[in-house]
Amino acid sequence: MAFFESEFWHPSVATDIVLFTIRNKKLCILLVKRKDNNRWAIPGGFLTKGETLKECAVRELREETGIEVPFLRQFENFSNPNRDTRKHQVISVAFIGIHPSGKLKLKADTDVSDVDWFFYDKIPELAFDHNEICIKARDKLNSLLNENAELLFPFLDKEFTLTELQETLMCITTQPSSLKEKRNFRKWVFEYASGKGLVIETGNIRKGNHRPAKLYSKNI
Amino acid sequence: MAFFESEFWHPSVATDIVLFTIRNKKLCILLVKRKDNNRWAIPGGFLTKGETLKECAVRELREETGIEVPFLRQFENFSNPNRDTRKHQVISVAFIGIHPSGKLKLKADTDVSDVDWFFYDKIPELAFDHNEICIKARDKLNSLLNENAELLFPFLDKEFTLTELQETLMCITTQPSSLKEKRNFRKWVFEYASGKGLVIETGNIRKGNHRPAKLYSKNI
DNA sequence: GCAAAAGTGTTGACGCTACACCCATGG
DNA sequence: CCATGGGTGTAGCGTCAACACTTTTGC
Repeated sequence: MAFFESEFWHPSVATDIVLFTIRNKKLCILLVKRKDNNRWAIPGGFLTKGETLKECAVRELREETGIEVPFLRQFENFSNPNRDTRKHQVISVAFIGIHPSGKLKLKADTDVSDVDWFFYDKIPELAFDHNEICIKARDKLNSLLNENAELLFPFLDKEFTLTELQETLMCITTQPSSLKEKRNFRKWVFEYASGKGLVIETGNIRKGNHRPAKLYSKNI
Repeated sequence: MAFFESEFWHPSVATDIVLFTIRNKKLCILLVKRKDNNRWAIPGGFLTKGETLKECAVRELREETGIEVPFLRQFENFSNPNRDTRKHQVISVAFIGIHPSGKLKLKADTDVSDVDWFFYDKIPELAFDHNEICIKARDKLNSLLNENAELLFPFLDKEFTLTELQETLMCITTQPSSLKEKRNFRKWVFEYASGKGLVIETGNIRKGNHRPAKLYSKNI
């Protein structure tokens, strides 16, 4: 094994990803069970030579969970010198990820023994400062959605009804908003999202026990 | 000199600070002239053992420029493997800083030969990817201000008139806004900022060539 | 008295909230 | 034919952008 040496001290740099989805109309996040300390944690790992932080996050997600994710964005750095209980100081670059629905085969790998979705309000005690990271990520998700409702779309599958789109919003947002009202929500979709070309009618319909609903898709 | 060695490769981690102020009613940023490559750059430097990223930024600003800054916030990481032309990969954590007015004694130190304020629209070609960092910081400053106008206050001295407060806003914001109108701006101050207790009348006045203006201060 | 900056009152247009209402389907 | 979820029309209220206006000072 090669050893790296340097005239200067360097911290370690890791990415950690808080990956959100909606299951059973509730907000969920993805956790992995680490083999090194046998605790649940958010997926992530160390930066390797020559990659960007985002590439690192994408790679770690794929390795640890087998997931390709349509939305991934840095939101905060965690640099408290005592945040990692192991010897070396670790700077963690935290990402928010969004995945459409929980239907996917989760595969554990060499570093993790288990992978699963957890309801956000049933998160167990996690390794390191990962509980804090989750709380900050959830706050950030809420405020991002408030600034820009386009963030809804990564949560959704290819085709969806307007009711599903609205239910997704209501799972995530915590503030009161007139968009929680059906009429206003639909006006918003047509004036704002459709006007910007974000959502288009596919022509298909979803049949249920009652009047069928038109299906829409995010445009590209 | 001690050498550090590790089983794993580590990147270097640095903080870089885009420090804004207003001079002559124009937005300015602080630049330092680096001794190592004789080029202008934004202040910053490497993380040292046991400090947080913010502590690092505060320390670097003090060392390179002698400035204590009332507002300092991380806004983005720059991790392109080729961003630093020197051999080692450097992750840069970029900060936005805000300083009230440009009146301060700037002192150069061992790493930098010169320090000065530059009008934002007269920034020269900078070292590394620092021009890109400045552009991103300026965008971010604008959007932060749009979300939360409290960001105006770090630009101001202890006492200021409402006209000065408004001029500061107009130096920074690029979008059209009804707050550019005097009447609406003052309503905003009294209903929003004063209601939140952010700004209070000091009782003092500033004399000029015309009707004197009441002075206000940010509340703590 | 006049120029210039400080500071105030008010209205009309617009957007959004809230509510009531029709429509299509399965059982 | 009725229960249920899909889908639409619109009144009225509140907000605020925009403009006109008064006040206070120096010269």
